[in-house]
Amino acid sequence: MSEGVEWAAHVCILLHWLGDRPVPADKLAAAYDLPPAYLGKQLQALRRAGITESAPGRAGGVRLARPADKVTLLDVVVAIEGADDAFACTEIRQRGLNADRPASSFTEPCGIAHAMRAAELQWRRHLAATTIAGLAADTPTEAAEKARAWFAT
Amino acid sequence: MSEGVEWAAHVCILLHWLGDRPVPADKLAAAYDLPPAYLGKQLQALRRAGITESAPGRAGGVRLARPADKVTLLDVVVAIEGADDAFACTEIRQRGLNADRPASSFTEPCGIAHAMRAAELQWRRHLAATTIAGLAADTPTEAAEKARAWFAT
DNA sequence: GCTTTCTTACTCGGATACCTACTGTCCGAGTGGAATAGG
DNA sequence: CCTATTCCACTCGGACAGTAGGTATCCGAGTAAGAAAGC
Repeated sequence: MSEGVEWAAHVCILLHWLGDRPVPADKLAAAYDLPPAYLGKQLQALRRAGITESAPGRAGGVRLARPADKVTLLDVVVAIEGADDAFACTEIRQRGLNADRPASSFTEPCGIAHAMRAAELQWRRHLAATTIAGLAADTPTEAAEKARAWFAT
Repeated sequence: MSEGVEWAAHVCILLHWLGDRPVPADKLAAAYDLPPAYLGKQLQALRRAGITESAPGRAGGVRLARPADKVTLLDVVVAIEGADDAFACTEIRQRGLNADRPASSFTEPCGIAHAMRAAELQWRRHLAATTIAGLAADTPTEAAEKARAWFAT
């Protein structure tokens, strides 16, 4: 999984702590010592997914587009990684010794693809049950205070 | 996830159907129309993981190293992809605005890493509950018959 | 007939090439708040 | 004092380069079964 997921998740928690005022992307990058231009790319992905919204112009920046308890870890992962399953069945069972059978006779998904999909659904279910607000609540309040103070400067 | 996982899983089911006699890797590749040299690499990974064993020499080939009901999908995935978690926490929370805090003060894993790990455990648990024997049993018996006939030639 | 040698069909592992996706940088275009200049 | 202009800080998106890992191929070394040759 790409590093952008970790970045995006931390950024969402931070934006939740900082409230409604838009935060400049460059300052966000400085807060975690990340390459500003590349973090910008991940922020664009969050924006396209509707997780954040951004204000252009002088006092512009990024903020959460909806309350943090309505943003799940799954939302963030999907925004960065895409919605595709990790496992992609390429139907090799239809090739080689079964190349003579018509493709229409393979109506059921193969057991492997089925099991992989079921496992990924479990994974997604767990991520969907974890909200940014929940993660923020499980973090010591000093961290939030410190972040607010740091961004005020 | 790499394509090798699908190949390896299908191969394991096939080896289970074919019984104890070692099967040449090249014939295995032909059965699914896969590049023989590259499938060889995946077979080496299965062997290193102890899932299969191989016999060198003229009548050599590959076979399962243990009964198919003792081989799980998780075993196969780990053999091909490695045991590392998909999500790797790089502790960016310790950088930037928190660079002044000593690393020793971050004793608890961050909530994001914790949630990701829990989700992956769910995924692994599901894959560990799926055996090659179970997958083979859920496949129509004609497929096994056809495979045995094809390999007999 | 028995032993030895040879051939053949395999596996194993390293070296190599290619290509895609992730990582990272740079630049120009657009936008809006704030400062400034002109009336 | 009020309006219009300029400036600046910021976002957005495309173009580009570097790198790691997945995909794929080839070759030489080793091994064992079976055929062939020699005694």
